[in-house]
Amino acid sequence: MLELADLAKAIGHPARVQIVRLLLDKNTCVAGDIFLKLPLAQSTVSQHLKVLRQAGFIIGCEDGPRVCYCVDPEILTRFKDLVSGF
Amino acid sequence: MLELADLAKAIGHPARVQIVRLLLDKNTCVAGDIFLKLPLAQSTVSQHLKVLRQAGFIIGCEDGPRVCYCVDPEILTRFKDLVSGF
DNA sequence: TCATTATATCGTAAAATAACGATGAAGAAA
DNA sequence: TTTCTTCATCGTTATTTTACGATATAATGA
Repeated sequence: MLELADLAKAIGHPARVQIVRLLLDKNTCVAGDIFLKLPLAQSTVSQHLKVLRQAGFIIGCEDGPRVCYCVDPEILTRFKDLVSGF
Repeated sequence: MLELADLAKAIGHPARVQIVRLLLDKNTCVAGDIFLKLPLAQSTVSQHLKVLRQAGFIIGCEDGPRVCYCVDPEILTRFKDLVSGF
């Protein structure tokens, strides 16, 4: 299925795996904390967040000047289902 | 984990998803049959096979002038485990 | 209001990926 | 031996990805 390829592609980078793990561990996370955890420039991490957002894996909620990210459980489940049925 | 990113990346292309599906359906498949099934040039498909081989997803056994491909069940299981524990 | 903070986006450069046709290598068949 | 088949690899081009610093935007705080 085409959807599986898209989701897998979004996860197919170490930085993005790390971001999703971080969000799953902490349940939710302000973007700034993600920037601090990764050994990459802020703009680069922001770009990775965009990829994950566009794939639907994560959702960003504005919280004043900050952005709170969390994993979308539906998409994650969808991804798991697609892979387990692979 | 880095391993998850690598495996997901290998799966992260529609042609490669299609190849693995084909191999899982037919259990095993001569490269020529894969070439016929995909709407891509032979060299392009061969390239995708290489990506899947290098990631460990598929194994190619020489059978005279032909190459028989099949999915490596261990790697597939590993991938599924990594994703389900994600 | 003005400065600060937090994040996204822009512009850019380097590297990787995807696609193709052409060529090469190795076995099978004539 | 010569030719044919099968597949991989090469060389190339176009596109995408990754990474960075710089800049823009928007909300907060002084």
